[in-house]
Amino acid sequence: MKQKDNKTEEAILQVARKAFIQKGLTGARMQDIADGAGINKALVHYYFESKEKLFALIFQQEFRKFFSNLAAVLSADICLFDKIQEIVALDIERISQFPDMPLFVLNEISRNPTMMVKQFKQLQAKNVLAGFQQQIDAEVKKGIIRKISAQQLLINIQSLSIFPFVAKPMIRKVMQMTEKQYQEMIQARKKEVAQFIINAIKA
Amino acid sequence: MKQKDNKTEEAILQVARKAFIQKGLTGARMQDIADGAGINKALVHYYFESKEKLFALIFQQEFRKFFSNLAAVLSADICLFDKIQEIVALDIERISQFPDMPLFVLNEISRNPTMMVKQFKQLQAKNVLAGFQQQIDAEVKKGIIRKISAQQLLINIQSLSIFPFVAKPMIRKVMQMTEKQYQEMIQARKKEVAQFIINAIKA
DNA sequence: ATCCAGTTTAACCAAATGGTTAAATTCCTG
DNA sequence: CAGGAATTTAACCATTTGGTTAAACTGGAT
Repeated sequence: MKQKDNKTEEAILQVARKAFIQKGLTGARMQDIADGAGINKALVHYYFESKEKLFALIFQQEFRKFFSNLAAVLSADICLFDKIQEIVALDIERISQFPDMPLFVLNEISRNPTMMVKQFKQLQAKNVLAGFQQQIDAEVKKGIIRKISAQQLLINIQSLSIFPFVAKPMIRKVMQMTEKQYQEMIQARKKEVAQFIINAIKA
Repeated sequence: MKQKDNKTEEAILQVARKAFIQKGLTGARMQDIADGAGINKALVHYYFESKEKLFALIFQQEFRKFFSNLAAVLSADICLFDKIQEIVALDIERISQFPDMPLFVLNEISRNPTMMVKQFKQLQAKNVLAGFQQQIDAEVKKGIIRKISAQQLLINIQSLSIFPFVAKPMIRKVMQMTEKQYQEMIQARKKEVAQFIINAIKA
């Protein structure tokens, strides 16, 4: 048989990813994806059956990026302040590589919350969160930090890390930033955000 | 002539708002909007010409909510800590009334950044930001707060206020929250977020 | 009652869209 | 080289979609 070169399949995925992220499920066009990949539209269906299937695949991939390594760091056996620094650095660096991923994922989850269900079974977030809360409580007891719930702290960390990417066009316009200035602002956050959070909770 | 009752026009706007916010420009269907408003599809065009015009109108309305009163508070003659508390309270309360607005606005701006340009001419954000920076610098000089740029502080405030709404379905799933628990979490943030920020910058 | 502008509808339409089919091409295997 | 499975294409198809048109309706003013 003919060698199954992933080249075509890979090209489709690459173009489709860009299309779906930029225009959403309904906005993206199968014809454009085919054209972008330099192939026939029927070939897209040959490889991925339907628009929904192709979309689901890409969503799955992006979704995994969203949580990659987060659980590991949260469960790591390091002190709270280091943990915060780790999470922030991980988040910002990861998202810097896929700047459009968060808005895409959040948007599609909001449109269709059930899509997430399958992806999420393995993540058993409940234990991770409970462990994180334990660590926080211990630090509170030692008088090192103020009282705070693991939920709120985690939301704060993720908000400060992720939101600047989600709101990039808004921020650039409101603050009249060039692309370069925006990138510098993000770089600065890599250092500042963790310290901001630590200051906020330090007793 | 027949009395021009805004009833029909208003009904269309209401249904269209929900449709566009939920499904986006390409996902929403004119037929569904007409059906939802209990009228003929041609009547939607009679009142609003085209899908794009109708969408632009709704985007405009939502966009204004996004920034309502923010500039006023930022320019107000009150101390920095009070200002932070004001902004957070204003943000969270306003968005609580329109929980889907931020994701919608951010999403559509990301898809089509130019749409924002017209809306934004009047906002002259540059002056407001400069004034805010002055106030910060003054407080830094007095040794009350740590050094921070107005940009970063403002982004932090908005991140902590807005992101929990943008990520609502994600948060609810990851943290296994009921709707009620989510609402309680948001209520708690009304009080906690401002204090979190103030702690973070206090010298 | 008539007129008439504003309102509403049913019936259409052209274009776009996701998807299908059957034939052609490619290239490995025997 | 012949056979055949995997790959690729051009031509179609049914449906959906945004939009249009011409006719009908409504209700106040003359």
